[in-house]
Amino acid sequence: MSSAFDKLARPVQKWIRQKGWRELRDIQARSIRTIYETNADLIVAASTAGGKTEAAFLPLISQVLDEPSGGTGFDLLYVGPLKALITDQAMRLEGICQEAELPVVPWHGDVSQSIKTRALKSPKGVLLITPESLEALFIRRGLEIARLFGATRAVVIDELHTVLDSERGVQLRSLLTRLELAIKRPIRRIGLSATLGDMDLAKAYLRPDAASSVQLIEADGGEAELRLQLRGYLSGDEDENSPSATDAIAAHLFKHLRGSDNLVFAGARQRVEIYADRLRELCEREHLPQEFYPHHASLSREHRDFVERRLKDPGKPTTAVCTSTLELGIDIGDVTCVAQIGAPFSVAALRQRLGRSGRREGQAAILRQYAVEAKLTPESSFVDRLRLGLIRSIAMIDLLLEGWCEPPKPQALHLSTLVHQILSVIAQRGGASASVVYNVLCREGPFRKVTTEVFADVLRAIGHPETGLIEQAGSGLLLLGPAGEKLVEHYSFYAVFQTPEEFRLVAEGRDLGTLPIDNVLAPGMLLIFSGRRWVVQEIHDREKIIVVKPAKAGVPPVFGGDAGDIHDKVINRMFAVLEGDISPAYMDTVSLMMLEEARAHYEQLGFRANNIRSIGEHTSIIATRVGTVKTSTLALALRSEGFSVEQHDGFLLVENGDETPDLRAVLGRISAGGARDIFGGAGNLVSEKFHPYLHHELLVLDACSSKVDLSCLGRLSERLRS
DNA sequence: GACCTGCTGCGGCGTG
Repeated sequence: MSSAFDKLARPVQKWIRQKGWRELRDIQARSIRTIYETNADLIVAASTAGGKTEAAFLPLISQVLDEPSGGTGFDLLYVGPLKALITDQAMRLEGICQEAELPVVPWHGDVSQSIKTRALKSPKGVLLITPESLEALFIRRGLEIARLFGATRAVVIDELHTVLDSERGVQLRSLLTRLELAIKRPIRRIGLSATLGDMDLAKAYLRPDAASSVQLIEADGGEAELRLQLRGYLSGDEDENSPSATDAIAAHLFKHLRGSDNLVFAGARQRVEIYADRLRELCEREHLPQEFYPHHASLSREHRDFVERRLKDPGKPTTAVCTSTLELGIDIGDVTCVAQIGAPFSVAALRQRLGRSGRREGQAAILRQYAVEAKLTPESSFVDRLRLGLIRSIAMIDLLLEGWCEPPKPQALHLSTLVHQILSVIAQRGGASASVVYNVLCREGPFRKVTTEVFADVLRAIGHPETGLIEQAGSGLLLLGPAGEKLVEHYSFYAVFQTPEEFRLVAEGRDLGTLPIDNVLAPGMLLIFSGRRWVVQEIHDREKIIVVKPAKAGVPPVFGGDAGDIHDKVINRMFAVLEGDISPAYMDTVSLMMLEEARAHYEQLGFRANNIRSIGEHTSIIATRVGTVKTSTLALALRSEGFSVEQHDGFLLVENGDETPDLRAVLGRISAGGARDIFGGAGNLVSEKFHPYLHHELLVLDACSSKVDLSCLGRLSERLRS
């Protein structure tokens, strides 16, 4: 064994020998040296099952044993985004910690009260917790934070990429800052991740004040060989002799995936249900045992656990047809192939999904991409003619092969999460002055883009008597108002993200899962759910329960959803594909034919020379050549001028009424800085959990920092009209 | 034009 091994504490060495490891992995040896030789923060980047957890914990636990800190509280803190991940990781650490005689404390909503009570009484060892449960500790035990974490040497943040600039990520970074302030010293931060688009930004997220001193330990090369196929399917030309695109894809999946473990990412829960239903039927028709199962967040925990266990079981070939539920690091073992039906929304997600396949030595990762495009008729829209779904799939595969993926967006204000954290700081301290709250959250914490003016404006909004979240005591101290007390008291406060209300689906006394409330259902209606067919029997509005029983036929339910967000670079690459002449070797004859059609229509529409094409007296297409944020900013501006606008990848379909002025003239006015108030009219700016407490101007400010880019409007309009 | 994630304290009851 190496010199790194020699540094470890005896019990840890003993555990490694017991495991029968012949040597430490490279990232583990490097991480051990870095943790022993420096006090630096650290990012460990390696694929799933690359030994990241041990890379962090072998040296950390060794240090706890060899150099007792003397303080009180948990020695090490681990924060993970999923309860299932915490349970997995707690079991992994149990072995090492048993040898080291350190307690391992998993802590999330499903962990029993007795374990928590015991840990609070004598906090030590490794605490594994979700951001929400950590939040709850700050609110319920605000004054005990220093006692609970006084001895903490390091915090390990798992799946770092999932918390980079999400609402939850901002919340977590705020809590970590508040933790350091409570114990009056920094705690070493260690991020674990597989997919990071931009390491410098990731470092800045991990430690904003000292990004350059964050050490990076990346698993070198060793990426599995990638086998890739993109198949095209035409929908809308089915007759008695040819199957629908859905049936053809299901048949292809059935033929190639049966007999091994696979993941099929279908993109939407409704499509998951459709494909799982077709594949189940194929198994039944051939009298073969069932091995295709649906997996998405609306399905019951029981069913999801069953599918996950089957995937792990080497004796039972299993294919899960799923949404992004099976994207994160919960342990389901290695899969043979990853299939993607329809274009994904980000290269990062595609990469993360592909990371599930080809993990065993000498085995290639396999990606099967299915593109479904409409059969063209004389009435077909330009979206179908340009085959935008297929083109996006090609662009994303292209960028994946180059190793690129979307970086986080560091400029967002996150005002909804700021409201949450203001309430949390006040609750933790039982009251705080405005300047203390500002220092904690905006100077030390993650809300650095928030100026004192905006902060004061937020305080005024949530302190307004009609809102009543906070109020000011005579001493100037900020306290929770009546509405604030009520909000913070309820357990639903801890999560910073919004979730819709849902109905529970029950069959024969068993929970099948949930359906969003906007589904219109009535007794007698047929339903496909959880991979089977049902008929609705009763609907209980007050209890939010739908009772169903098995049926012979069914229709997939609608689940709702929101708009996607495609990066500039992806759109840019899509135009390069349309304007290029390369025929990638991984494409089949149908998809290549579609690509040729798309290119021919692109030439015909003349976008190579012109960005605006008139296709009728009242209708034009604009090729914006930029991503969702900039394209939707232009869409908002044009709508405020009276145009009706439809948005697609890098394109706008613009229609004007009789009264509307000339499109080019309007673009000219916008480029000269003459845009109207683009938020004046319609458009719902309330999209996050605490947005309802803010007023219009603050909501506009928040939107402009993340969803809309006003600064691009001038140049974009100028480029488009010339 | 989509997906995912999370949750405390306490009263009441049964059991050893």
